[in-house]
Amino acid sequence: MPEAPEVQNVITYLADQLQDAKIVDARILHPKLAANLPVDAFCTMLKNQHFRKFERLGKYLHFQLDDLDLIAHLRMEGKFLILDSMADVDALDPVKDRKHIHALFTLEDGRVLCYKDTRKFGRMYLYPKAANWQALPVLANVGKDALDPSLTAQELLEKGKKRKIPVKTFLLDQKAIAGIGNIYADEILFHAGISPATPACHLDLEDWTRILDATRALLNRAIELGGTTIRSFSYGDGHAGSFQNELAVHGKDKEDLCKNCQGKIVQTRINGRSTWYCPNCQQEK
DNA sequence: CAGTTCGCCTGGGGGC
DNA sequence: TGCCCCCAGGCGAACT
Repeated sequence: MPEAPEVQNVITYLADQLQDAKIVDARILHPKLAANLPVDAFCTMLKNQHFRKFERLGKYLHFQLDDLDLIAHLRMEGKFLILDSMADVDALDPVKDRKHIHALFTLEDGRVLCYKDTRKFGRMYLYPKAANWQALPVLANVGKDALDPSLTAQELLEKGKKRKIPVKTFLLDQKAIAGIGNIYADEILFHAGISPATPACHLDLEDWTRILDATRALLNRAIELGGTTIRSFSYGDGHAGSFQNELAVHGKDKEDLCKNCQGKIVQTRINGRSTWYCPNCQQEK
């Protein structure tokens, strides 16, 4: 599932490919994808707009067009593909690929920006251009980005104080800190040496400092390596990231040992989410 | 208000 | 091999 590092790689790739590209035709094939407008209005509005800016907040992608803000969330396995022509779209395997393409944006140069999403969980939102896109309604429950330089351990301490939920659940709360998903939450807590089950309100400033430091180090490293491509998530064009090779705990099985203590990595469930950790290096408080 | 559960989806994996 | 069932997972809505 795409988290901040994967979304950052997607937005960087799209910026490289689509800067100032003009949409000449838009089609939405799965009505729920256009989450805040009827499909017809959504498609009509996109026509003749150019891609001007490409940004990310948490796991959301933001495209600034001439007169509109387009916001997308890939959820579990949404992906953007850029094909050279509509003929290439028609040439896709109808069952494996074509049926999972739910949006087609034809560009002036003939290329087609396709949105593909097997599980249909992803969503797109379209708004008249706002003075501050980060204040748009769809982002009302999104807090500071995990890589926002202004985010401090003190802020996390203040927020965490009021929460009895496990720290892992806190890290997954996009309002508390945006962009962390199940994979990086496990990795961050391993590197910070904190048990994922520890109630958020038990952590002190030093703990939050280690969490924030680990968050920055891991997310930046993952961005450098092109993100994590395992199981369900891959980029649309077939290229892969390589951060999965550096995962210390997430998704490990019984034979894999802790990098620090050579002890066994344990898999458990926290608030319904699969969770991996080293009980020896990550003691509960 | 904080926390928990449910529903959305589909392919893939486990069980037999 | 084939079939069935269940699970994964982010997020908002509904509920306690």
